[in-house]
Order: sequence, then structure tokens, then C-alpha cells
Amino acid sequence: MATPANLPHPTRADLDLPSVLFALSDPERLDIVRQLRSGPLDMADCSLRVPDMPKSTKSHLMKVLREAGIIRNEANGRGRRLTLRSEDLEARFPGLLPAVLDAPVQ
Amino acid sequence: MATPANLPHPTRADLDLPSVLFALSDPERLDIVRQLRSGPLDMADCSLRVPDMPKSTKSHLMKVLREAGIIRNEANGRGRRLTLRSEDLEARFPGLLPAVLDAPVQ
DNA sequence: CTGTTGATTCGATATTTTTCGAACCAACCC
DNA sequence: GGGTTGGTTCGAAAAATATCGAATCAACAG
Repeated sequence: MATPANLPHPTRADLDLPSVLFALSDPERLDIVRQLRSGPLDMADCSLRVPDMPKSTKSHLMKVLREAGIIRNEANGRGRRLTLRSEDLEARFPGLLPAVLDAPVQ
Repeated sequence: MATPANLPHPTRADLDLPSVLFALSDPERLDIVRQLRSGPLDMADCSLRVPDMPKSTKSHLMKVLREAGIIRNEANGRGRRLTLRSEDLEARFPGLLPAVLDAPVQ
């Protein structure tokens, strides 16, 4: 129950469409992905819709995104750096991420 | 508990991205959508991965797709005609459906 | 009219996902 | 060393989904 220096990430070839779509199908998770569009973000800096979300819940959201291969989650000082895996997603599912990110927010 | 002549469908403007992504995030449902790509199909004719799926389960899959606005489900003689709502999806979420349908199957 | 076929709905159960506190750890500061 | 901060993991409970039999109906065939 630690804070492992590095978490497992699927390789590009392992990306699975249903898992990716599922991870993106939650508004809260989708919102995180939208924030990462303009570049990596420290986990502490990414704002959630739910104001006082417990950290275990927040961590779980990130886990779903990471395990689907949508974000990379790396240790960075005391915290965590989140990066959108745009290139991997584009290589495996061309056009998918842009279509999702360009979709109307409401 | 009948077979109503017409089922409710969301309007184009009501299409909701998380709901669409969720509906597409199941392999069985995704497979149905792929089959509808080349044109409408009678429900009885669309083949399922699970060979002897109970009809109530099959009906539920169609309900999720219909309520997300991905397919249209209309009475057609004794059965049901399924149509992919490509134009509505393209109008609301440009590029999304093509990206999903062009993604590698495995 | 009777029987068959194709399909929806309800209700109950099973399974999956989400939520969240507690325990834990590593980095940083004093 | 001791305290604080940011974050993962476990485990249990809650909520959402999926599964499927039974009841029901409409269209069609004879």
C-alpha cells in the first residue's frame, strides 16, 4: 500500500478499444483528459468537478485511465505527473482522441 | 411487456458523449454497430458472438444502443429493423463514429 | 381461430464498478 | 528525527449494469 515509483502501463500494442472507450465514458475522467490536452499536469494541479473528492477516489479515476493506456502516471518529486498518451492513441486508433476532445462539452 | 410499435429515441441534439462512449465500450455492442455499418439489418439477422444468447439479453443490448442514440430500432413486419444513426452521430460528434469503426478489430 | 415466430418488458439475481476510510510510504521541510 | 503533503493500495459497502426466465404482444401462416 505504498506509493510505488512506477506503476504499470500497457504498451501501445496492448491498447484495447473497449477499455479506452469505457475509460472515456465517465464525465469526471473525460474532464481530466481534457485538462491534459494542453500538456502534462501535476496530479495535485488537476481540478475535479467534485470539490472535495477523497484522494482514494481520485486515485482510482487515474488508475482506470492509466490501465486503459490513456494517461501516463509517473513519480515527480513528492507528487505525480500525468501525461496524455496522445501519440500512442493516435497510432493505434487514428482520429479517435481528437474526435472525443473536439466533441461539444455539453 | 409488449412489442411496442415504436420505441423512444433521443433527438440528435440530445446525444450525450459519455453515453455514446459507454454504449460503444462493450465488445458485443460494438460488434452489432460494425454489422450495421454497411446498412440496416433485421434484428433477427444480426449475428451475436455469444451463440445462444437469450432474447431478453439481446434486447437489452439493443436498448442501450438505442437509448444512447447510436441505432434506430423500428418495427418491420414481425420483427425489427436496426439502422445506424450515422448522420446524427456525425453531425453531433464529427469523426467519432468513423474513428471507432476504422479502429483495428483486435 | 390457433399456433408459431420475433421481440419488448418486468423482476430477481449475479456481476462489475464506484466510493471511501484506513494503512502506508516517499519526498520534502524544520 | 519528527511533522506535513501527495498519492497508492486494500477491503468493505454502495451503486450501477448485466443476465435471464416468465409474461406478454403483434404479425403472420394455416
